[in-house]
Amino acid sequence: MKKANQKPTDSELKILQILWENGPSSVREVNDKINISKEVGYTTTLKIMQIMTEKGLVERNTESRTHIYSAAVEQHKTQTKLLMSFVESTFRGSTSSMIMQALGNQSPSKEELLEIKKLIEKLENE
Amino acid sequence: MKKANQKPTDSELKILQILWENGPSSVREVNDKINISKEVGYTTTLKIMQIMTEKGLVERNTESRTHIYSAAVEQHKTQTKLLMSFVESTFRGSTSSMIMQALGNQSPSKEELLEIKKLIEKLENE
DNA sequence: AAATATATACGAATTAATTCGTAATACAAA
DNA sequence: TTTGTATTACGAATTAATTCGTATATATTT
Repeated sequence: MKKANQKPTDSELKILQILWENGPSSVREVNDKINISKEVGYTTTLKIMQIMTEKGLVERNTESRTHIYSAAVEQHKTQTKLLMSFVESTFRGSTSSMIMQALGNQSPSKEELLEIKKLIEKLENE
Repeated sequence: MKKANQKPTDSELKILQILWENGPSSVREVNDKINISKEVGYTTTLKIMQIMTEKGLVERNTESRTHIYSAAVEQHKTQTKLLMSFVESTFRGSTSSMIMQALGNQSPSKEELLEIKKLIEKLENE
């Protein structure tokens, strides 16, 4: 299998999210989920998933007529890669100013804040 | 002036960063800064900045022959907009899991952690 | 078996962003 | 003034992503 080093595009990311959440799925299933929020033709989704297969972003089982696709890249790793590139381009590499701004805007719930604080304290003791 | 509601593209963002950092600049100055990290032709940069003018992302003073461009969108607002859309697409809208992951990966310095913790405590008391 | 429905493959049109060549113009230097 | 240099304007080529139409194959229904 080819190694998927490239960043997924927006459409590709949307498909990956669906596969991460729902596990191995057919094109039809993926397309139905996409169409909840945005109207996209079936063959459009098919085409993108075929391209993703070539890129190594997904894998497919072609044993039955309906091919079953699954994510071939890890969710966490992919998010990290995207996050780093985002912080680089939008916050000139400053993770902390990105976090400050994220907290400032739409701040998480009390429980989530507590969890983040715990993590920070753990990091401080390292 | 036209209102810039659209998200800037990657190249546009790079130019905005330069204008935010250095203040009003000529195309030559911007292109020189871009070329430190990536070779791009002068007319390429010019073209993009002209498009940005149409979109309302920058403004230009055309009094002298060398036009002087300045950012027409606020840095903080633009970052916020990009951040929200990024969290939406990459972390399914969960700011807190994005923050957790950002901290986990390349965590900020002790001072920065302290600052973030302070902000969290302030938010908790609201 | 015939008709209908569903799936994949593939090529091509469309759209958006990037890139640059070339021409026209203004300025500067010789 | 003439020559050379820097700048803008503009159109077009290139590249990448998205979108979909159509052909073909496979399965399902009548």
